[in-house]
Amino acid sequence: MDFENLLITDIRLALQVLFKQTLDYAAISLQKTRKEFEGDYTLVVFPFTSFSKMPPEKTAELIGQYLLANAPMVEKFNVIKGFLNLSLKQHLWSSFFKSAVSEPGFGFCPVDESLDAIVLEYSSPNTNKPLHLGHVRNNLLGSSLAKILHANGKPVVQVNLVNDRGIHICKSMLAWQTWGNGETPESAGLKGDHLVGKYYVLFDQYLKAEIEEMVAQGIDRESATKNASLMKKAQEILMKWEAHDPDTLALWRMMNQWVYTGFNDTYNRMGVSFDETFFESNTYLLGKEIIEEGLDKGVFFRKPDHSVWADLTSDGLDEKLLLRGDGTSVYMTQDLGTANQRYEKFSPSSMIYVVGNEQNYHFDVLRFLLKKLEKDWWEKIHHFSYGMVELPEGKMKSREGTVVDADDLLQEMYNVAKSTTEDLGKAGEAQSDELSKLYWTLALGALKFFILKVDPKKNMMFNPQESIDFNGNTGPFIQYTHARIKSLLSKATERNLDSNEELSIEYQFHSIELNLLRFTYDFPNTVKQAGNALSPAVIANYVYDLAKEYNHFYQEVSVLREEDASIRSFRLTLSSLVASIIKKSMSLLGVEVPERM
RNA sequence: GGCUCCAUAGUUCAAUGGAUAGAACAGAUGUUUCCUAAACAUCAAAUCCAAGUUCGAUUCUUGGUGGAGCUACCA
Repeated sequence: MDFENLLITDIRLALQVLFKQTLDYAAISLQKTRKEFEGDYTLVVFPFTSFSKMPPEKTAELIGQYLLANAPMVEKFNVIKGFLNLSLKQHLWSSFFKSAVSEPGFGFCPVDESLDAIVLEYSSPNTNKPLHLGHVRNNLLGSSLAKILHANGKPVVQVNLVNDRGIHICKSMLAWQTWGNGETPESAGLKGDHLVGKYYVLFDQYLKAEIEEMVAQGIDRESATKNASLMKKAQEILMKWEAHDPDTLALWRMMNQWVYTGFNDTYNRMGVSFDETFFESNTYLLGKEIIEEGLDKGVFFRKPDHSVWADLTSDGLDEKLLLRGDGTSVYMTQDLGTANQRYEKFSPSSMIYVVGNEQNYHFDVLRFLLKKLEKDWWEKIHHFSYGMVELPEGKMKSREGTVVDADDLLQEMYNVAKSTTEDLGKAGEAQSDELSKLYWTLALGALKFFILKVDPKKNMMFNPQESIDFNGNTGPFIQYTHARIKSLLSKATERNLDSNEELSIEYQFHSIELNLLRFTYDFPNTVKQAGNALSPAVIANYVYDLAKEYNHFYQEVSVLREEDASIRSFRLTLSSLVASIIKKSMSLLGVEVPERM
């Protein structure tokens, strides 16, 4: 049931008859009527005055008259300046309502497994420190995108590429060897990722101290950084690792295992999961063959020191290193390799990388390189570039301890959920495990909604004070609305107020009911729009507006106290539809909604 | 220096080129013998500057100003 398209068809006909003009669908600007005016849809007639040769009001009036006489959907119209406001016949809304209520999958498309999958990479953490707020945005965006794409009928493979090797990990290993005294997560009572992160920070502190000492002795800072003994030792470990030294590998495996256990806790708590996990230790050698291929094709070139480069200056970019003089690969080499591997393994319809906007340049280069190599699938690569998370104090820097740790943040949100609930006296007599589940639901709802409601492309400010707010434009506000509706529905059942009779909607809708109905009508389109724009924020803004409109309705009209059984039944069913849309929308954001709170 | 992105109430966020620029928080005020007041209602408050395109610009173009990111033989 697509009111807009049907209306546009009628409008095109009207323009043909009245003005002998045939316009494209896209040339007709039909929008939802703003709240303060009467009507369902508004036609902007300014563009038509060029051929109507009449003032906008007159043009709108003529079209309105024509539609009233010839378009069966149109009940009435009014004209304000160049805006033609059209009201639909109420039976259209009634029949939409009935079909929406009877369709459990309303708004969602079933996944079409015959389509090629979309490979969605996100999270992709380093294993030298715990997850922080930046990862949280990444993880939440990634898992929400997967759900939104699913709801649009697209098969998705969620992929995590864990960066489990490299100099940064060797730093943690060295520090643990040197100062750890055999400490383990169990003995320290720390999550594994936090323990490893602790040694990473420790390394940095000792390194800084060493460098300062060298500088004090008159060595310049640059060579001090390069020649510091700690740095050298870390590099030695990296070389041993690459030479498959058994002791080094054993240490590496043990510490990485600690980290994975810690990450899994955090992922589970956040409700994030993957279909496939790849490790860079298995993929970091990929890509060298592609470089050879590029050399053969003459699109890359070798410098006298044997390093391999691509010249992208004609594309407005720089020269880019692809292989070092000693033949070892760099980040880009690996990424070419993993992209190729991924393409061959999944033959995907597209490959989406959820990676921060600080890497825009990197992905531009990646696409250009693949294009130059005549890999015709370069166009399938999409960098989902999201903005950075800023704190009131400025940028987060893990080494300077100005990060917001993901686990700490979740715990903090939990504590706020608990104390707020207790302050409001709503804890009641529920079991403690039930309450604990509720607090997690609220804590995660608040955090996820706070982060996902912002346009992903934009940098966002994370103010801890505001993120724990449970009033206004927040997750708990929407969760509360859902709980309220559920309570209403169960009371109706208790008091035998819900009727099993077929819905009959013959009375004139209250304007608030009609507004609410219009919101529910928008749900399927909102899901599509969010899928096309790859934007959870579209869903978040929609569901907030819906919840707000429902609360308005709840305040203004009575449901259970309504005496007319058919009106009461309509309002209950409408409430139930709103609850199910809230639940579905929030599920796209990875947020659960409680039955009571 | 070069390239890219951003700029909207005090603050954090909205607005396919369309009507009087929406919300929330913070501020002021009001609503519970009545379906959950984690709610609702009222008031006050904003498009960085200057040109241009257009019937119409927060939105598009150009130039300023201010902020962020990138510009590694790190990953």
